[in-house]
Amino acid sequence: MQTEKAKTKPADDKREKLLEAALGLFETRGYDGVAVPEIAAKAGVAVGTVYRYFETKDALVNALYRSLKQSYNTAVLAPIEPGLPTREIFSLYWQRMTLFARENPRAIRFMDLHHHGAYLDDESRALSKTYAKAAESFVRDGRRRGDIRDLDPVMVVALMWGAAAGLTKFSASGSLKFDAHASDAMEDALWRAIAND
Amino acid sequence: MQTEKAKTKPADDKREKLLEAALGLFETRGYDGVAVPEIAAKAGVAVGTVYRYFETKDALVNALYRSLKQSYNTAVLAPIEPGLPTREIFSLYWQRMTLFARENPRAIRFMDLHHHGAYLDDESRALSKTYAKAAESFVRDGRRRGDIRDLDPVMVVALMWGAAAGLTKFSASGSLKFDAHASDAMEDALWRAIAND
Amino acid sequence: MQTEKAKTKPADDKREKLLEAALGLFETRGYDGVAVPEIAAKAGVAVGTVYRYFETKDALVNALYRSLKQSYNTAVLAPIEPGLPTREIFSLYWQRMTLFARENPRAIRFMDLHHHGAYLDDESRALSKTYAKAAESFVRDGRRRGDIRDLDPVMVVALMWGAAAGLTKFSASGSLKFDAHASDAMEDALWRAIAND
Amino acid sequence: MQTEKAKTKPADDKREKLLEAALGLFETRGYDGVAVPEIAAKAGVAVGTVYRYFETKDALVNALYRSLKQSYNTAVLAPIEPGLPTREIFSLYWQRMTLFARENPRAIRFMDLHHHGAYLDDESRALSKTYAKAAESFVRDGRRRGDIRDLDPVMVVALMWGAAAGLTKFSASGSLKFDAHASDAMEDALWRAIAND
DNA sequence: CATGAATGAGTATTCATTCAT
DNA sequence: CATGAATGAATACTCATTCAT
Repeated sequence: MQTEKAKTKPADDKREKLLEAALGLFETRGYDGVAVPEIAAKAGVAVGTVYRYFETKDALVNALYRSLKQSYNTAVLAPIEPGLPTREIFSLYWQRMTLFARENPRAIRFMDLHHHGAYLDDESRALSKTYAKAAESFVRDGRRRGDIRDLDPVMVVALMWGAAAGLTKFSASGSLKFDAHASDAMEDALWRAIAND
Repeated sequence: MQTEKAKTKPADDKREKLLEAALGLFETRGYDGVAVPEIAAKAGVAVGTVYRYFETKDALVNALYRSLKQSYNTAVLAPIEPGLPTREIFSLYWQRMTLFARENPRAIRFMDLHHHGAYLDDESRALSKTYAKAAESFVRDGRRRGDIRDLDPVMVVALMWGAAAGLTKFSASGSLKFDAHASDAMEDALWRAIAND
Repeated sequence: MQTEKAKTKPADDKREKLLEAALGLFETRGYDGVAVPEIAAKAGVAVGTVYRYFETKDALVNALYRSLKQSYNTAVLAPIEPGLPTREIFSLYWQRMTLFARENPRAIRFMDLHHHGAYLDDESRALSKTYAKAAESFVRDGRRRGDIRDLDPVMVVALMWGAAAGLTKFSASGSLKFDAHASDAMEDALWRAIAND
Repeated sequence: MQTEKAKTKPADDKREKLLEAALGLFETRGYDGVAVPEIAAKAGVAVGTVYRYFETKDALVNALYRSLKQSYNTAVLAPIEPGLPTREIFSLYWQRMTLFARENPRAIRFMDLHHHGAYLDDESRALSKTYAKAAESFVRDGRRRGDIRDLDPVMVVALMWGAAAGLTKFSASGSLKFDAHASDAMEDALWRAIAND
């Protein structure tokens, strides 16, 4: 078994390297601003090799988008112990979001930049909705319990994602240190924004 | 009155039409996603004409960015009656931001998308800083008076811009109605997030 | 009458200025290397004005070529006192050529560069032949009289034009001073090259 | 032997074909008169392929210029047996020049046309100087030995190059047959032009 | 007559994609 | 499987020419 795992095909290795290289480039310059040969070069493979792993440039962005969004969803939407008070659920979600954001700032920026790209296919879009649905349902539950004020769930999502993305972006430009302390301070502020009383 | 209207140079008219067309295209697809001939077609002029008004495609985005950022700065940073309480100043700023955002949603999305573009020149970047400086100084004043909690000014800016941009984006995708009511509700939430007590 | 002449239309003045500007530009960069707006700018007129005086860019080069070639032919092929010895006729021709070349180096370079241009029309080409014919007939006469050796007339033309053009070009690049002394020295050398004995 | 031939890379073959096609086009129409797609078509490759072998159109002309000038220099400036009389050295140089010119008339016309192009880089220009230096040093030596008259070396170069270029040009237009006989006749004429006595 | 804004075909160059090795 | 040379459509930009003022 161990041996099996060690055998991880070198092919997959290249796929990973390509996605990694693509992330680094797409994140700052966007889909149209990056040339396929450039991705190949950064990944250390030949141009033709890109097309062994991805049918088109479109397929590559979509694969990347899906991969990142899936990681994000998995990290943030992991099951939560039932019966937890709303405040704690909120904290859990926020801490998961910011932990992911601090560990994968490029992923956050990539997703924020490509959210509305015309090249995203239905499957990629579906993953965005999964997240939105979960977030909205948390808000609705909190409201039902009287812990969260009478706010449009979408507005709360906009606020939370905007805050996380904002912290990531400003941290990248050096005007802010996005550490645990900043995350906690923002959590406090956000909770005040939405909490009842 | 008639004479006044006749004085509007047709030349300026085309420049305006080009900027308008460029905004509509750049806003959704980004700088590299839009071809110059497309802008010309949308503006109803020939390709060559674009280059009569803007030296390069770069110059065109920068002109657009500057124009929008300037309008935004003018609208939001208009002088404020001295002696106003922090809560009222905050309200004024937020209402100006959201009024502008609701009247110029494409401008907001364009600015949010192109904030970090490599094609922005120094003058364009300078306008961004003007706004950031003003926002941070408001937060610092509020803190000094004890009205705003001990938060990093940059974090407050990230929160407010993120909220406004988020509302604009979600409104575009139809999941939210960005009207005066939504604006007021968000103002309330944001003030709770940063206010002392 | 004097007054009539003084009335030389300002229109002709512009035509002259355009030809002059065109010469300065075509001479170094060739037909395709020069843009019409550039010629207009150098002549101090609007682009559209160029087309009042010349139907096309082609027509402009041809007019220029003809004008220069005609001046050259007029200067060099002026009637020669009958009965002059071959050596003196040769001297006369050579001195006329080099005087023209020294006074109009740009004209020489322009003609040398554009001799074979595809844009030259039949009339322009005809002027070249006029010159070649005259030159060849001089050589034939000299040979008949026994003053010039048994050389192909075309070869003599090639030699003389090559020498004059070469002096003009090298003078332009600064490696040579093309003055009366250089002209005389070259005359001596050329005569030795072709003279009998 | 067969194996030797098989070793010729097809890549070099295309580079050679491009240079060959470029020579045929530039020679008559000049740098600005030829479009890159035309070169590609004549070489039998796609437009994009041109840029695999040459970074820009500029780089292509320079490569061509260098290649031709180098061939010319190699052919003409090959080492000469020491102790040879000036007359024989002169003959050797002239015969090398005309042999090259008769075998590569397009190269001669190309070099004559592009000598002063603004697109030539320093390395290309350097090759021109190499030739000029060698030619001038031959003249100076001849003068020192008393075999060549007191002439400016540059003037001699102008005369010889002008003669060779003239023969090539007139031969192209059909008014002259540039064969060994013509070459010999011109050699005789040129030697008379510069020899002492 | 003179102007210069407007045009769109044409230019050099890039880049997603294919395919023979 | 991997390669990178080859392709040609597409891009940013230029320029000869026209025409309303």
